[in-house]
Amino acid sequence: MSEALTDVPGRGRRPRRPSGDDRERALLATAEALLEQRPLDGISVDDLARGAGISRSTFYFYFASKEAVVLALLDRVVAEARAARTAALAGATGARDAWRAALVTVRDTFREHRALTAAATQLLAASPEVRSLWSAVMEDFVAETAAAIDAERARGAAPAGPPARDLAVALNWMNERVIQVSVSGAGPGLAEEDLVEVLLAIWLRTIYGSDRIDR
Amino acid sequence: MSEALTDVPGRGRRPRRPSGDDRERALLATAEALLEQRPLDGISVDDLARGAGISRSTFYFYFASKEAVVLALLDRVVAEARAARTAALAGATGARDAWRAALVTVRDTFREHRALTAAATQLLAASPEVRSLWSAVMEDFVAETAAAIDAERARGAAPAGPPARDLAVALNWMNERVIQVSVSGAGPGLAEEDLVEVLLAIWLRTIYGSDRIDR
DNA sequence: CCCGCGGCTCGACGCCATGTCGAGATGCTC
DNA sequence: GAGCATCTCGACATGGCGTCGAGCCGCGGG
Repeated sequence: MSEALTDVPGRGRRPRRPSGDDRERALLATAEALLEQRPLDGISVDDLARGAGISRSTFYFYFASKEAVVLALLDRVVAEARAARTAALAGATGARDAWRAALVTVRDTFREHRALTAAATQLLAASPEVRSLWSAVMEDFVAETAAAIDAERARGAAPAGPPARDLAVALNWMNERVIQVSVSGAGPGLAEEDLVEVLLAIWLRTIYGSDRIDR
Repeated sequence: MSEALTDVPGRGRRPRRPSGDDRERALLATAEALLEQRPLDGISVDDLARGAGISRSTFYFYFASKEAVVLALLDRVVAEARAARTAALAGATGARDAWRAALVTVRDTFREHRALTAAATQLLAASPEVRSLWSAVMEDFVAETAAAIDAERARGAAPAGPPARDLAVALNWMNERVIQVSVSGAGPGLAEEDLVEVLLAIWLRTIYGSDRIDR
């Protein structure tokens, strides 16, 4: 772990100076690795620079701040997540399948990047850029969910109830929070293997059930 | 707003030196006021000290750090919230009433202290103390909710389903997150006046409904 | 070949925030 | 009015951040 994650082969000859892209990648990798160990405030620009084998001031040639590094990382993960979701939804047959598939991809994203998503959650309050990126993703999920609920209602599979968008907002934030907490252990959570079942049950009951309490 | 929130009457005579308790209160008040304007990282110990009319070093006589101030604030709010919840639940007649009452008190707490709760959310990742306080509260709510669900199931009012505790975990985190986001505007949220209705609908459907999709 | 230029690197500097220390002031109690 | 606990402050040490200007490296053109 110590000799800086850079070291380009250089085909035979002595080590060449790594390219700018290599450096950038090394910084991103270092950041994600360090985030596994401590929260962002515990990581200095110097830590990142050293991890990538460059000096602190050189760091600023690549990124404006450590928050910017996290944002870049987040961009990547968001792109991945969108792609995975689209693929999963395309592969699903029927509504019920689709709900579960979406849930699984969200869980997997948070699981594979727990450190990063935790950092993002923390930066939500402090960084406008992170906030707007996160909001955009959330907005997409919400809109998509709301449309799906409306479709189910239109074809008579789901009963009427609160505005579909309102349900979608609540359900999607629930996913985000519950999964985040559960994979990071920052409070009472669910076992990772139960996440999908439990959340799915809530989604289905919310979407396909009505609030009558009889009996 | 400028002349430091301290100024004890001193009964006629010239201003006496404010007591330690006054100072502490002034610091807490200053902190909550400043948090309305910017996140915690944007507030320096000096800001807090000046707001309370003392020097920066004197601040450290009262608190070990600005995080400690937030923690103290949080302690107060948590105590209030617990009390309000207990009172509300005592006043509720019947289960349905109780669910709504609990929801209302949570919403009100977040609404009256949006700045503070936002700061707490951010510190969740960074401060073990905040994390453990928050977890403790959450754990209480979850345990209480789970017990109530089990009671409803026992008396035949609610059908079987996923473990009550799992549902309780998810529902309570949903509340926290959705309310937080909605009152702070940090992403797609619900209108404040719809919060209770929408969340309640989800709770009721989750607790009293089953996941069968027929029709 | 070597020259120049754009991409890259660094050390040094100034700034700001944090937290600590020791030297006092203040006011209550006996 | 002496003594003590409470409280206050300025000075200092430390450490992170972001900037700047002086250069180094390697490639492509003359």
